[in-house]
Amino acid sequence: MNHESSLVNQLTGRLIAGELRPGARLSEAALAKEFDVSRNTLREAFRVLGEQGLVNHIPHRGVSVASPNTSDVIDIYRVRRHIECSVLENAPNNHPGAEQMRRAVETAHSAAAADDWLQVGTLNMSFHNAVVSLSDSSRLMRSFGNVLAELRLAFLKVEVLDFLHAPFVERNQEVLDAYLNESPREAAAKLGAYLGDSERQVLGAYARAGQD
Amino acid sequence: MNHESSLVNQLTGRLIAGELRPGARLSEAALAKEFDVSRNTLREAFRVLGEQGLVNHIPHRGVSVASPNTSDVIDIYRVRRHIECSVLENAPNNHPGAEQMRRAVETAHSAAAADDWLQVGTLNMSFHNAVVSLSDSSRLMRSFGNVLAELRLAFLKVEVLDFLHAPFVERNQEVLDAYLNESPREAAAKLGAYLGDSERQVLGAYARAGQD
DNA sequence: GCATATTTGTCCGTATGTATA
DNA sequence: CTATACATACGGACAAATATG
Repeated sequence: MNHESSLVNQLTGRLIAGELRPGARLSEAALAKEFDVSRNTLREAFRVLGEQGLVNHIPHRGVSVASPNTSDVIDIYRVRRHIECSVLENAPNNHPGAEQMRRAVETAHSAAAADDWLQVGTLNMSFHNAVVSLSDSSRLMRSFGNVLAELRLAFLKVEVLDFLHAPFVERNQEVLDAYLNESPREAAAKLGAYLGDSERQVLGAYARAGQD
Repeated sequence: MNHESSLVNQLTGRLIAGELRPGARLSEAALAKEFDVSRNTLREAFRVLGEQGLVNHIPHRGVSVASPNTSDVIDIYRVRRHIECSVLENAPNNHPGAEQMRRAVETAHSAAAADDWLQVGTLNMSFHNAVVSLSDSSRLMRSFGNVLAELRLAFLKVEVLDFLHAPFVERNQEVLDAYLNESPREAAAKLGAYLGDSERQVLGAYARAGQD
C-alpha cells in the first residue's frame, strides 16, 4: 500500500482542521513517530505540502505550518478574483457545476438555520470550488484548491470564526441567481464585489489581531 | 548550501531543454548517481516536480517525464486564457511589467532577424510571463510558470519547432501596442485570439504526429 | 503461468552543518 | 563560548511490487 499520498491527505486534514496551528514547527521525528512512518517518507510529504503552500520550508530550520501575513492574504485574493471571476464570466449556460453551486447554497441555508457554522464554512468552500469547476479545467481547480487551503490557514491564524461567513451565504445565492437568470458578466461582477468585501473582512481581522 | 532546490532547478533545466524526453522513465539509481545525490534526496525532488506537473509518479512503477496528451494541451490553454486574459484586462496603466513585455518583443524581433529561433521561443515565454507579472501576484506567476513549463513538454513531444513561433512575434507586438495605446480590454481580446490560434497550431501538430 | 532480476518503498544509523540555550 | 538539540544529506539494508526471461 502507498503511505505517501494518504500521508499528504492526513497532514492536510490536520492543517485545515487547525490541529497544527499556523506558524507551528513540525518536528520530523515527532510527526514521523506519530504517523508511524520514517523521516524520509515524511520529508517527501513535506515537499508536496511545501509546493502547495501549506507549509514553509526554511533551509536548516525545518518545516513549519504556513502563516500567511497580510500581503499573502492580498495575493490570495488577487488570485481568487482573477480565477473565480474569469471562470464565471466565461462560463457556459447549463453547466453541471451550477447544480453543485445550487446544492452548496441550499445546504448552507439549512446549516445556517441550524447554527452549524463549521458546516457553513465548509459549504462556502464547496460553492467557490464549484464556481471554478465551471472552467472544466483540472489544473485550474487544483491550483485554486491550494489557494483556498492556504486561505483557510489565514482564517485560523487570526481566528476568523466560521459564523462570520453567515452574511456570505446570501451573497453566494445572489451570485448563483445572477448566473442562472441574468448574465455571466453580471454574476462575475457580483462575485468580484463579494470577494472585495470578504478580503476587507479578513484584513480587518488581521489588523485587530495586530498581525502584519 | 541547499542541494535540494538546486537539484529541482537542474532537473527542470534538463526537462525544458528536452534532454529528458516526455514519457522517458527516470531511474532513481541512475539519476542519483548522475547528479551525485542520494536516492532519498532525488525522491524529494521528484515530489516537487510531480506537484508542478512536470513528472508523473506512478506508485511502485517509478517516475517518468510528463507526456501531455491533447486533453492536457486543451486544459493548459484553458488556464492560459483565464489567467493571461484576466490579468491583462485588469492591468493598470504604466505597470513596470510593460517594460519587460516591450523588451521581450524588441529582442525577439532581433533574434528572429538573426534566425535564432531557440531564442525567439525563450523570449516568447518571457513575454507571456511578463503579461502575468502585471497581476503583481506571486502565486499566479508561480502557477502560470508551472503551466508554461508543462506546455514546453508538449512542444517537445510533438516536435513543435521553435521557428514556428515566428508569426507570434508580431502578435505579441500587437498585444503590447493595444495595451499601451488602446485599452486593456482590447489587448485582452487580441491575446485571447492569439491563444486560440496558438492552441490550434499545437493541436494540429498532435494530430499530424498521431498522438492522442 | 512461473521463476528470476530489477526497481521502488521504506527504514535505520550516522556524519555534518546550523541555530538555540 | 560551549554545549545541546535539531535538521540535512548520505549510504546501506531489506521488503514489496514490478518487469523480464
